[in-house]
Amino acid sequence: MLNVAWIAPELNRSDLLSAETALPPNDLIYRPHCPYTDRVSSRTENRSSAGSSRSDHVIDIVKNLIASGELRAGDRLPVEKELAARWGVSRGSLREAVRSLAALGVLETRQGDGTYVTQLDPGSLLRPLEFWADLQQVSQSAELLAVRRVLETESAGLAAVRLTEEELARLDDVLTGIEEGMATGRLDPETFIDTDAEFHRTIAAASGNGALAALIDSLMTRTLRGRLWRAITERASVDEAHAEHRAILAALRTRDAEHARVRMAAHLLGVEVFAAAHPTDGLDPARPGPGST
Amino acid sequence: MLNVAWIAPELNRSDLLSAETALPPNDLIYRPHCPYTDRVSSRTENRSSAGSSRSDHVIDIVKNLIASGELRAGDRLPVEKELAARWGVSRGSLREAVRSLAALGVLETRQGDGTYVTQLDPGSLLRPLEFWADLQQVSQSAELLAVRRVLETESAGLAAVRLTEEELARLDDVLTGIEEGMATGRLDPETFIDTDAEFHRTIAAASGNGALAALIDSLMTRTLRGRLWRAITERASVDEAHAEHRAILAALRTRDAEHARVRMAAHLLGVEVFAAAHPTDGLDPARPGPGST
DNA sequence: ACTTCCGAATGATCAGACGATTATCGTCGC
DNA sequence: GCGACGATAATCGTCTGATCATTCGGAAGT
Repeated sequence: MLNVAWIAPELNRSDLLSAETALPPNDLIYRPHCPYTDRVSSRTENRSSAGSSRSDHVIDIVKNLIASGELRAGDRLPVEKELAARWGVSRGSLREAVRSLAALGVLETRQGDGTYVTQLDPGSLLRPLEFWADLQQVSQSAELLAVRRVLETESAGLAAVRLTEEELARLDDVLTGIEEGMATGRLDPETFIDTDAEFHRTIAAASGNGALAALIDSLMTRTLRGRLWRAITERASVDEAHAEHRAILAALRTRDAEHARVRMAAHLLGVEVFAAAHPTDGLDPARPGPGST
Repeated sequence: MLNVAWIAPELNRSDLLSAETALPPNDLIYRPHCPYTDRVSSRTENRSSAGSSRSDHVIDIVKNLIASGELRAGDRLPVEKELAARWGVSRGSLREAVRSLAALGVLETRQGDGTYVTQLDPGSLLRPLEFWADLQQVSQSAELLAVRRVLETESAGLAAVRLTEEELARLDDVLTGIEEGMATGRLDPETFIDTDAEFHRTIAAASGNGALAALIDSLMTRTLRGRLWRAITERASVDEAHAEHRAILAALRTRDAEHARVRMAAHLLGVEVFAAAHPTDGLDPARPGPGST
């Protein structure tokens, strides 16, 4: 058979995924009837897993496997049927757990191929944060913007002393692209939003702090940026926002961290103040922005 | 039948959960065979839902229902069978979607009762962030600490001018409790960690920015704090950390925002520098801290 | 009026089957 | 020899039906 044959060629790390992590003994997982009550006791005494459901249990198992290093980024998991039998749950319950972990950015399933652990980088694991940001009501937009301002101010200060010439040139290209769009008269709002995001994202990435950059990225989703479009246009004008961008870039070029911080803070504070002053203004959740999702 | 009877008594908001959100027409959901291909086209043209799977589709539906206000915090969803039929998916696929949304802190299921929308507050929706923070490897602890420092510095500044007398008294009580523990000679590490968290949490909550406070809270999980214990003790001493706490409180008392910011930043920078200098030091993931989870 | 108990409602889990997609590998032609 | 092509197996995705476990509310009893 092939019940254990896969371990060696795939993970070659002994039987790490077997029953070593607070799991029911192997002699339980083959019981055909009434496999419930036995597990309850072990669950109750295990304080680490708050979930009483089988799926939550599996989630805890996988989480612990990753935390303990037995499952590493990019690893491939055994097939669902195997895992279900190994952990004493049905394939349906296992799939619910895998689905949840996929939603959390921990696992990734590929039909016809297998289930893999993601790279576990901030970009993957912070996807749920984008979900949160998108669901934020208008009343909390100002709060979110304040957080963004704090984080991006820091990223600008860090980037000022770390940006390479290539990155500086890239930032210049981005802004030049906007200027060309404005010059032709017809600047697509969506294009501006995307370009604006690219500008901020590049600076954040240059901060050298991956967690900081990922957080900033997550707090700047398309939905959120779409909502801000009106704030930008109504507050003053696209030109003013663009001028602030230019000021930020100029500060970055001089490697003056404090200068860059002030410019970035002022830039984001403008939108923030507007959002705070117009909490119930034209931010129709059903149509968050110009054509964006 | 009871296919639509439930709507009025439960949500009394017309047929909000029916087929209005880019869903297949009702005449499709009753097709017994081959219900696949028809949906693919509508999915392909719908750019908002990137997920090609049925579960991802359901997740998008629920997300849109919440974003559009048709589903509000605390609302009860129809029974699984009803929703599955309404949205043209099997109960299994629906459950996988519900599970994922539960993992994201959006939905909450109660066996024997029903499925409900959570309060959608930052505390609920940022639970996945704690998951992320816990999984962070040691090498990224310094980055996480830097983010914490930035956020908490801001929260300290905001709290300085907003803290009530009661909250100031509470902070004092917290620190006094630590002093008593130190005086008796035996200060439980776990107690110190919890008390330290309480101190920072109280300040964050007093910032007036719920999103900021929730983020700070999420970045300060028990696992993470456990890992920091050694950094705190080895860097200097618990007494030094406590003295810094006292300095922060003193600054808050004077309502001097800048003073408070500096004190808070210095406090967190100490731990941060230590973590950065000792990236592979004694942070056994299998035993993250002194008895903590 | 209060408590107790039972049944309906609902989510949780299991089992088996089949469809859809991808990777793999052998074969064929050049 | 080597690359393109097609068959095959492996794997995830989905559906169906059933049973178990839990909760809630009303009926019955006191």
